[in-house]
Parts: sequence; structure tokens; C-alpha cells
Amino acid sequence: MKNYSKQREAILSYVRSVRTHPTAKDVYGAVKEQLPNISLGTVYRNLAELAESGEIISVNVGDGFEHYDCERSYHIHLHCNKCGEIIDIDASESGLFSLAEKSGFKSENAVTVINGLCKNCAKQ
Amino acid sequence: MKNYSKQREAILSYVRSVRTHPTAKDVYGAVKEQLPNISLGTVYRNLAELAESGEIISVNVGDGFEHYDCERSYHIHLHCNKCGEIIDIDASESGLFSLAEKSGFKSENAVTVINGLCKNCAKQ
DNA sequence: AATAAAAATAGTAATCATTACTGTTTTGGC
DNA sequence: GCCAAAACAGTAATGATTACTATTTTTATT
Repeated sequence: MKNYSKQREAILSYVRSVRTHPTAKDVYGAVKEQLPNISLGTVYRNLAELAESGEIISVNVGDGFEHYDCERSYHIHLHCNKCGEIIDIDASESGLFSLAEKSGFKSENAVTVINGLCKNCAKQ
Repeated sequence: MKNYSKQREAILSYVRSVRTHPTAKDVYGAVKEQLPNISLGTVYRNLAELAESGEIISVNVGDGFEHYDCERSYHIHLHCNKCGEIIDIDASESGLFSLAEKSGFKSENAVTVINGLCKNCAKQ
């Protein structure tokens, strides 16, 4: 059975407090402020468990790090190849899931990443 | 400038011959049949270059390996969490790109992965 | 077809995000 | 409070990918 831990609470709370799609290292750095003894392994384990249980989403944008996001409804991640920023845009109306179900597939979660240049970086 | 090499040709040719979304190791194993001395590093380097130039697409489905796909038009990757198979379904009409462009983002490529259970694994 | 510079390769070593392991601490039911 | 299960901190190990280097191949030029 799953037990409470202040470490997991702090990790989930942090991921929910930002819209920056933090990596495990990012979360570790932030949570360390409140829990100076927290271990990096604990952060990894809890992020994986939270993603497994569907409380958060893990996103791979191709930069070599796993990113985490508390937004659970389907949306698109715009990843800027220059500055690295990840911007969300809503796509809950896209109908992608029904396309999948039509082929007999049981969808659990969907992630879309579009790589390119954000507005700022594109103009430079 | 870019030079010809039989290694790169064999790699591209193999990725174009299958619909299995091979990993670098898969490609290495297959191309080794024709070119027994090919190096794993050569496979990695060429796959990265081919993806960079847009000749193939790299897809991360969350299984710890980078997969490669010769299909360049926008489509959805259905990844079965049980058997690991990756199935493509067309989604070129989805309008995802125009959603991105509307926000001022310059799209280069888009990858959608839906995780879940394929038809076969779902019925078991 | 010989020559030389640039590009690519094979083979190996290094990197580093993530996972596994172990002994200790915390949690939750009785 | 007591105990077993769960979680933790700290550290070691894993393994996909990348970097490095000496050698070979390619391409342009003569």
C-alpha cells in the first residue's frame, strides 16, 4: 500500500506550482530548499510513481532530459530548439484520441511535442 | 560538405525498408549483415544526421530508446506498453500545426505518441 | 591515375541521466 | 508503544549515447 511522505508531497506540490516543465534535477533543486536532506533518487522515484499513477505527465522533448507537467488534459508542447522553453497550447478538441480508439487501441495517455522556434527566437 | 558513404546509404535504406521504428541497435544489427565491420558509433552518428536533416524522424515513446521512422508526414505513434509495438495512424488532417503557427511558433517537426494497449494486448 | 584536403569510419573510452542497492528512518494499523 | 510495510538518504552500478583518435574513403584537381 502507498504511504504518505513529506518528500512526495513537496515534489507533487512543486510540480503543481510551476508551468515550466521541470526536469528531475530542477525539482530536486527546488525541493531541496524546504527539505535540504532530500535525495536525488527519492525525486526520481517519486516523479516516476506520480507519472505512473497519472497524477502528473512525463514529457520527452528530445533534449536528453525527462520533463514533468502537472497539466493532465491533452495539450501540445511547443519546444523551442534555441532557448529550450516549453510552451503549452490546448488541444483538447483535437479528436486525436478518437482516431486512436477507432483502430482498437486502448489509449492511456498522449503526448505531442512540436519542435521549432518560439516567437522570440524566430525573430532573431 | 557532405560526402557519400555506403554506411549511410545502408542505414537510410534499412530504415526506409521497414515500418518497425527501429532503434540504433536494431539498425546496427540489420546493417551488419551487409557491412560486418560497421561500427555502432557510425550508426548513431548517421541516424542523428539523417534526423537533423529531416530525412527521417526520431521518436521517443518512453521505453528508454530512441526510435527512427522514415515516414515524414504527420502521424500518430500508438505505442503498446505491453508488447512494445509501435503502430502508425495517419493524422495529416488534424490541424495541429496550424494551432501552433497561430501562436507565433515556427514549427519544424511534430511527434505525437499515444501510450496504451494495442488491440491484441487489450483483449488478454 | 596520382595527390591532397575534407569527410567519414572503426574501435574504444568517456559521459551522465537514470536506476538499483542497502542500511536506516518513517508511517500506519493494532 | 510495537511491528511490519513503505519510504528514505546515500552511494554504487547501469547502459544508451557521445566523444575521441588514428586510419580509411571520398571527391576534386591536375
